[in-house]
Amino acid sequence: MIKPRSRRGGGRPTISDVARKAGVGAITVSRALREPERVSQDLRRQIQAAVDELGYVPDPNARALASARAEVFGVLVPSLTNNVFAEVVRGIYDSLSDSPFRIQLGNTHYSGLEEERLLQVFGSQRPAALIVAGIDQTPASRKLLENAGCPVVQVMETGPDPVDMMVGFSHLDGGRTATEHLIEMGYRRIGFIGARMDPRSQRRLAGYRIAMEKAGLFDPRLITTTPVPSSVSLGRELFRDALAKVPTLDGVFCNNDDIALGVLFECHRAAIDVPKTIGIVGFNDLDMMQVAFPSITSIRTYRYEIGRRAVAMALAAIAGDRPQERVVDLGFELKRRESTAR
Amino acid sequence: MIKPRSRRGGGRPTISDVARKAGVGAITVSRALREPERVSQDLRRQIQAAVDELGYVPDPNARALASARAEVFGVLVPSLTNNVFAEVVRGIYDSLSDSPFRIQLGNTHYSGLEEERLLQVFGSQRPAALIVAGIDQTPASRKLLENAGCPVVQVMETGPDPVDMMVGFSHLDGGRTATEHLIEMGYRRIGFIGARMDPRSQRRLAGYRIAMEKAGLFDPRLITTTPVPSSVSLGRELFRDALAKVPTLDGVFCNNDDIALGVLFECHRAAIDVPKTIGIVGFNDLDMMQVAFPSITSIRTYRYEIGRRAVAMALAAIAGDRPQERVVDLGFELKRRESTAR
DNA sequence: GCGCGGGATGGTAGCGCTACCAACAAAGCC
DNA sequence: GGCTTTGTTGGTAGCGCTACCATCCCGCGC
Repeated sequence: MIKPRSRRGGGRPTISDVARKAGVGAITVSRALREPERVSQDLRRQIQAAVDELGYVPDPNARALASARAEVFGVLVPSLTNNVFAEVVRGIYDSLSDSPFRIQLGNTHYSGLEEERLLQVFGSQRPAALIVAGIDQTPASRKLLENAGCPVVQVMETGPDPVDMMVGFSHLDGGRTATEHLIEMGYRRIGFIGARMDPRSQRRLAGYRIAMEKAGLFDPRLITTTPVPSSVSLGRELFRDALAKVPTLDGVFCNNDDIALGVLFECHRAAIDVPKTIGIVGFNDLDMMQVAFPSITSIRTYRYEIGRRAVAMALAAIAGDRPQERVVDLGFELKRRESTAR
Repeated sequence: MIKPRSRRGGGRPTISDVARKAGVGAITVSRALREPERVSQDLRRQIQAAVDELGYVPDPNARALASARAEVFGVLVPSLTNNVFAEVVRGIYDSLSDSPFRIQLGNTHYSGLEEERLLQVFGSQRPAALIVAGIDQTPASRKLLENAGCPVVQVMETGPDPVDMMVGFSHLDGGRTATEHLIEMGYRRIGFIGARMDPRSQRRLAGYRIAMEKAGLFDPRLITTTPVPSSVSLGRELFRDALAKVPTLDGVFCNNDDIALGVLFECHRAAIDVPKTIGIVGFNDLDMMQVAFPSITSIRTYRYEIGRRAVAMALAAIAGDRPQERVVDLGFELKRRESTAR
C-alpha cells in the first residue's frame, strides 16, 4: 500500500529525507532552516550535516503553498531595454541578492491593460511585495494593488496619493528646472522634443510649459512630440522636424538623453554650433552625457538608488515597521555642461 | 471538526469553490482550464461562468507542487543594464507574453559562483526550461544544467559542446571580420580596445589577433584591455591610454559600441580626424551607431532574435519535438559606415 | 516534593492543486 | 443482445512543506 517514495518528484530529497537522516522530526528541520535560533545547537549541526550530505534544497512551491506566502517580489516596469528602468531593476536585484526573496519581473510595454493582466498573475502567487513603475495605474490595477495583501511600492515618481509607498522624484520639477536653466543661459526659442510621451514625459513637458509661460516665451509650435518609442535616431529626426517648423530655434529640452544625443549628432552633421547656435539639455544623465563632445547638460536622476530604496522600504514593511514617511522624494540634480555654456 | 474554509489562504476562491458553484467535480474544473478539449461544451461553459463570477485565478504554487513542474522559464544573464542582454531578455519576454509561462530572471554579475547559486535556486522550482547566457559554465553549473530535467538553451554564442541547445553566433568570427575590414580599408596600426573582457570579449580579441597575425600586423602593444565594466567614459579613457602607448595608432576595433562611442567623442575632443587619421569599428551595432557623426562601422548582432529563437526552441522541446539542429548560428553582419570610409 | 512556567521537539492536518485510476454512459462491433 | 471501445466525469491520494497545537523535559520557587 505504502509507496516507497515520491513517484512524481523526480527523486530529489525532501524535508523528511533530511529529518530521517538527522534523526529528528520534519518540522524541526523546517525550523532549523527558517528560524535557527529556535533549535538547539546540537540538532542544528546534525541537520545541517544531513542537508549538506543530501544536497537538500527546499521546494519554494511547497513552501509557498503551506505558508500562504511566496518569497517573491513582483516587479513591474514598462520597458526592459530602456536604460532608466534597467537601472532601477538592477538596484532591486542588488538589494535582494542576499535575501531569500526571488524576483518576478514583468514588462508592461507601457500598457495599462498589460499591467492589469500581470498584476493578476503576480497577485495569484501571494508575493511578499510588489514594486510597480509609475503612479498612473488604471482603477482596476489600483484595486488589485490595494487588495494584494502585501507592501506595495510605486517607483520613479512621487505623487499625492500612494497606494502604499512611493519612491521617486518630480518629473514636472525636473522639466521646469531644465527649461529654466536654458532660459537663464540666454536661450529664447527653446523647443521641447519628446518621444514615447508616457505620463512621466508628459509631466516633464508640463514643467517645460510652466517655465516657458512664466518667462513669456511659450509657443506651442516649439513642441515636437511623438508616441513612437525613444531612440537616438528618432532624436535626430525629431530635431530636424522641429528645426523645419521653427528655423529660429535656439535651444532644446529633450525628453531624455537618447533624444539629446540624436540632436547633438544632427548638429554636428549640419554644422550647427553647440552651444552657441543651439543649446541642448537632456534628461536622466546617462554616463555618455559627460563624455559627449560637447558634453551635454542633463538632469541627473537616481534610478539605481530608487530601486534600492524601494526594496528597503518593502523589506521594512514586511518586517513589521513600515517607514513613517511613505513617500520618499529622491530629487534630481541639474548637471551644467558645455552644451548650454554659451 | 470541519473548518468552513481555508483559515490561512486569505479567502481567495479555490478550485473547489468553482467546482461547487458549477456543480461539477474539482478535477473537471482543473481539466476545463488546462485541456478544454477534453471537457464537454456544456460543462466548459458552466465552469467558465463560475470562474468569471468568483474571479478565480489558479494558484501557481499549488499547481507546481501537484504536477511537479512549474510553468516558469529560468533566465540567467550576466548583466541587466547592458543593452545587449536587455535585448535578448526582451525577445524572451515578448515570445512568452501570450503563453502561460512566467519568467524568473537572474543576474549573475559575470560571476560563475553566482551562476551556480542561482542555478541551484532556479532548479529547486523545477522550471519548464532554462535559458542561460554564455557557454563557459563552471563544471558544477554544467552538472546542474544537465540534471535540471528540462530543456536548456545556451544563448549569445555557439560552441562545440551544448548542454542541450544553443543559439548565438561566433564572437571570434565577428572580431576577425571587424579587424579584416579595417585592414582592408588600409589601416595598419590597428588597436584592440576592450573593457570587461568576459569570455565573449576574449573571443573577439582572439579573432582580432588571428586577423592581425595573418596580415603580419600583430603587435601586443596594440591591445588595451581592462576588467572594469564597459562604459562610454571608459572607452574614452582607454583610447587615450592606447594612444599614449602607441602614438602611431591609426585604427581601433572596440570590444563594443559604448567603447567605440567613447573613442569617437575623444577624437572629436582632440580634433583627430575620423576616418582619415583613425578608423573606428564597434560591436553589436546599437541604434546610435548609424546616427553618430561620423556614423560608426559596427558588427550587427541579432540579440532580440536570439531571445526569440531560444524560446521557440525551448517551447518545441517542451512540446516533445526537439529541433534536430541543436546549435543555431544566427550570424552577424558587418555594417560599413563613415568611421572606416577612408 | 510538588506544581508550574518556558523552551525544545514532534504529530497532525491541511495548503490548493493534479496524477492516477475507476466508473459509467454512449456508441460501435460481431 | 452481449461484448468491447471510446469519451466523459469523478474520487482518492498524494505533491513537500508549514501552522497549530500537544507533549516532554528541565529547572525553578515555595
